[in-house]
Amino acid sequence: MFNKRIKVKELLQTEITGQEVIVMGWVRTFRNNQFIALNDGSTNNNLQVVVALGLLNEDTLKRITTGASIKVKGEVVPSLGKGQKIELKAIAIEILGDSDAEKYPLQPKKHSLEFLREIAHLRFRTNTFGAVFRVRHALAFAIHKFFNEKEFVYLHTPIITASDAEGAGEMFRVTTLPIDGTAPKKEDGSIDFNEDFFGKSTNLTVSGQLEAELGAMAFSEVYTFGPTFRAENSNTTRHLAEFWMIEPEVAFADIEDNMNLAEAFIQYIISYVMEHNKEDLEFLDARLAEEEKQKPQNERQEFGLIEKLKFVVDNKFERITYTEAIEILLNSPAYKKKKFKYDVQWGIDMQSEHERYLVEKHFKKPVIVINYPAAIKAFYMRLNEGCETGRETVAAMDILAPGIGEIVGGSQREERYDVLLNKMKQFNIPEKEMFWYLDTRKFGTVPHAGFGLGFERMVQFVTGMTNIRDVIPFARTPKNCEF
RNA sequence: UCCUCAGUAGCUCAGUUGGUUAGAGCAUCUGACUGUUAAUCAGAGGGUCACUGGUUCAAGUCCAGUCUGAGGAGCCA
Repeated sequence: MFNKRIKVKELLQTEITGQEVIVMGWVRTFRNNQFIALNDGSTNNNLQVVVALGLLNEDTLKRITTGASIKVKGEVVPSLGKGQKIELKAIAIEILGDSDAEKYPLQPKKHSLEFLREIAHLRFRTNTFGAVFRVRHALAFAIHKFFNEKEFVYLHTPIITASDAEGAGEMFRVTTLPIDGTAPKKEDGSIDFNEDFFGKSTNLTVSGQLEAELGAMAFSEVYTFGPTFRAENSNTTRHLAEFWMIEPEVAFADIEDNMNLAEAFIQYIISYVMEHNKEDLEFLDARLAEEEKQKPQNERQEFGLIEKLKFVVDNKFERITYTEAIEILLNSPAYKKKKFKYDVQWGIDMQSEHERYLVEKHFKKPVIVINYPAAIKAFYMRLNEGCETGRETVAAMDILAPGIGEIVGGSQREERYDVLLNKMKQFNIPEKEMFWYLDTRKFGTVPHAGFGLGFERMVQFVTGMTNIRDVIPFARTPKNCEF
C-alpha cells in the first residue's frame, strides 16, 4: 500500500493533470473545511488537497487537524486558486493518525526558535527546520562525495579513546565502575582503573586527528567524519558538547596544499547545496532577510544568505600570515580609537573581536590565517624554519568565516621525530602513552597536513541559523540532554 | 565558569508610583460562510504571574536565594 504513494515534491513538479495518485503526509493547515495544506517532508512546499463539500462525513472532517497524518487518493487538477499550479482533488481521505489540536504544540502560526528547541522532537515538521535538516543532509552527502571523488579513504576513528594527550578540551569519562564510592581504589586512594572495563582510564574522543594521521601514513589521503565530544561548560551560540567533525589528513602535503584543499572543499560542498537545495536555501534566505529587518540598520548583514554563499563560491579566500593580521589590527581605525577590549600585540591569541574585525570589517570574506606563534598552538604543528628567536611560528592555519568565526583549524604536522619529541616534552605530553603516534615519525615519516572542520558551524554558515542548537537534530549542551 | 537581560494563558507579549475581579493578538473550541493561501466574521473556554522565602495593611510589581532560558566573554570546531 505504501509504495504506491507519490512524494509531494515529485507531484508538485508534474505538469500532467488528470491522473489519479495517492499521497500521504501531515496536515499543516485545514482552511475553510475545504483546503488541506499537506506536507510529507520531501519539500517545504505543501500540496493543496481540495475536499469537496459532502465528500466526507462530519466525523472524519473534524479529525483533519493540524499535525494529523492522512492518506489521500485524488485526481491531479490545475489549481483554480493562486499560489500553486496544481492541486489534488480528493476522492477518498483516510486518517492514519489523529492529532488532538488542543494538545498539539505546533500551531499554524509563527513560533520562536527557543520554543521549538524545547519540542525538538516535533520541530522537524516546521518549514525552517525542514529546510535546515534537508540542507544538513545534503552537506553531509556532499562531503563524502567530494572526498570520494578525490579518492580519500573514509577512516572510522574510535569514539572511546584512552589518549587524553591532545589537550583539545575537557573530556567525558567513560567507565563501568560504580559511582557510589565503592569503586576499587589504589593504595594512595585514587580510583584503580586497572579494574575498569578497558583496564585503563578512558574518555569520549575530542578529535580523530591523531588516529587519522596514522591512516594517512598508509593510504596517503584519509578523512574522518564523526561525532566528537567536549565537556567544556560552554554556553554560546557556537558550541555543543556533542558535535560532528570532518578531519582530512593528507600525506606528502604542506600548509599550502592544506589551504588549497580546505578552500576547494568548502566551495565544493556549498556549490552542491546551492544546486540541489535551491528551494530550501530560498526559504532560509527569505527567513533571514525577515529576521534582519528586525535589527537596527547598523547591525544588519551586508549580504543576503544566497548572495553570501555565491560570493564564497566565486571568490578566492583571503590568505594572510598571523604577523600580517596583527599589523592590520594595529593599523585599524578600531584599534586607534581603542574600540578593542583586548590589547593587540604579536604573540597574543586573537580574541573573537579581533577575528570578527578581520573577517567582517576589513576583508568581508573568509580569511585564512597561517603561521601562528608556536606558543599558542598545539604540540603537533610543524615548527617553521628560519624564525627570529622569540618569534617562532608553526605552520598552523585557521579559516575564519563571517558570522561564526573559526570554522576550520588545521596545520602542517611536525614530521621530524626529534623536533616532535622536543615539543612533547615542552608541552608535558607523556611520550610513553603516545608511542604509537611517535612511531609514525620513526618509520617512514613524511611531510603531511590536515584540518578539522566543525560540521555544525558549516551548517550554520550555509543555513544562516545563528544558534548552533538549531542545526543539529538533538543538541547536547550543558544542563540539556533531552530526547 | 563569568557578565548582562529575561521568565505573566498553548504561543508571542502588555501590565503605570505596590492598590478592585490580571489583559491583548494568535492558537483552541462552538457557530456562520464556502476557492481558501497567516482565510474571514461572531461567540466561548483558558492563569499556582518560574520556584522558595522575606518586606508590607496590601506583591505579577519591591528585596534575597534557587532553577530555567537567551545574548555576550573565555575555551574551541
